[in-house]
Amino acid sequence: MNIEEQLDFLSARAVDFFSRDDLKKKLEKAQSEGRGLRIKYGADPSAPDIHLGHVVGLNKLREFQDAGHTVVFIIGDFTGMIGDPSGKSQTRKPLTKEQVTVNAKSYQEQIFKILDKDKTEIRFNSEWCGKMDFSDVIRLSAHVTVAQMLARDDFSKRYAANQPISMVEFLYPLVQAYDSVMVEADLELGGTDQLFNLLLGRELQKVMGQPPQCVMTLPLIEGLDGVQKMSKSLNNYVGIDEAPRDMYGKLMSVPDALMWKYFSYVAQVPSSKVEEWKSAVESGATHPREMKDILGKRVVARFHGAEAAEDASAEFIRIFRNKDLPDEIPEVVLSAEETGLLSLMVQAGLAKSNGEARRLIKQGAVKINDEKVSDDRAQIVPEDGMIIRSGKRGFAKVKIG
RNA sequence: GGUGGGGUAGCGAAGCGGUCAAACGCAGCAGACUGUAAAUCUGCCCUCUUAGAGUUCGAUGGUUCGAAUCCAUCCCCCACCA
Repeated sequence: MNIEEQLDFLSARAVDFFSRDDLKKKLEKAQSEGRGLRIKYGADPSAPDIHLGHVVGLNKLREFQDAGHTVVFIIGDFTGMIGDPSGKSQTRKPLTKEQVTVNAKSYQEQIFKILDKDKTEIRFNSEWCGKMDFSDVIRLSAHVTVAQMLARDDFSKRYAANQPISMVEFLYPLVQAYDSVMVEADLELGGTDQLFNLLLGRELQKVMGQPPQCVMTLPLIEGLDGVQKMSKSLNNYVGIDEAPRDMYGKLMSVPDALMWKYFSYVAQVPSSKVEEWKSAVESGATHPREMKDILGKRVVARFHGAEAAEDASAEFIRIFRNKDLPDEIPEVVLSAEETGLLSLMVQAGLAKSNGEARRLIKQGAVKINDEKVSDDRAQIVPEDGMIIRSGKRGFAKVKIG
């Protein structure tokens, strides 16, 4: 690839990109020196389950690697151990050193499903942050004004609405910006919500005598609900470690309108192809379900292989279209004594409480051996091989033991 | 330091002495409809094997036949003015 081609390739799908000229100069310089650029990406150590939302960024990082550059993957362990003391954010509980170590390890295992290990440098920001004393921090903070901070969209909105903003929240972007200085980043990649922080890194590098990093953002993709961004705490995510069938099933429940985004950002289908498929669906030539099946299979195949993908698709049809039983049903070991149906369901893990079990029964969601049960006071004698079904997704097979 | 406003079920938010297990919205779950969904409609949504009962409304005491609602003390949160 020549430099122009590389620029096109690297900036594909980006939302913000500052700037093409800057990056071009950096690429030219690096090329003449026979080295790659340093691409920074910061990760929060509190969420070790990598999901498709992260994949959007990881895909782009991989593209940089394929073009010969180095990814500097920073795990924000220093800030992670402090957390967000305001307690506003559930995802920012302070972590212990042990937790951070465990999370970091699982992070590495997962990201290398996408990234090239040989072109990745993993760094922990405690490496430099841990050495700073308070005077260093004060000096650092002197580089940024309150007005600059208030330029960040969510800060200005909250300030205007008389919502609290803690000092910690002011300090964290600064820490992130300082990370850029310490690793001498040439470009930092992040979600669109990171734009301010990424730009701050640029400012700080300038102030501290470094060539400022380029900045690139990618969209935050909405999760399964189709509205909120994918995150573990909202439970609308698809984890890359999930079993093939779960992964496929979740992808099938993505709202139709959203699947194009997934094709583009998760499955890395070229935009011309996505447009083509999209118009085929809009004209009625292709059924949306078919497209979503392709999406599901592609994503599953990437993490689990083609065979698992076909299997997941077939299983899905069996359960939801044909309403058959899945070919593997979780077993519950019970004694053969007569028991109330309610507690039976709780024991089988099909309901969290008797109340919930009762509700399910009253609503006609419960079947035993394919026969609907409507009496919540039913007494059941468990038998080997008995199938208890609750709603569309709940299955249990009784095993006497 | 001062002033004002708050803490109610997973979240948001009503309630301000009995009719409160607590309106309403969101989320969640189930049924119908589908393409699996979305949208829509219906039902459920603290716990307890039904009618019924038992624990809830920041905490602890108190006043009352009766408290989420009144009083006292305490804890926590927020904004504003300094």
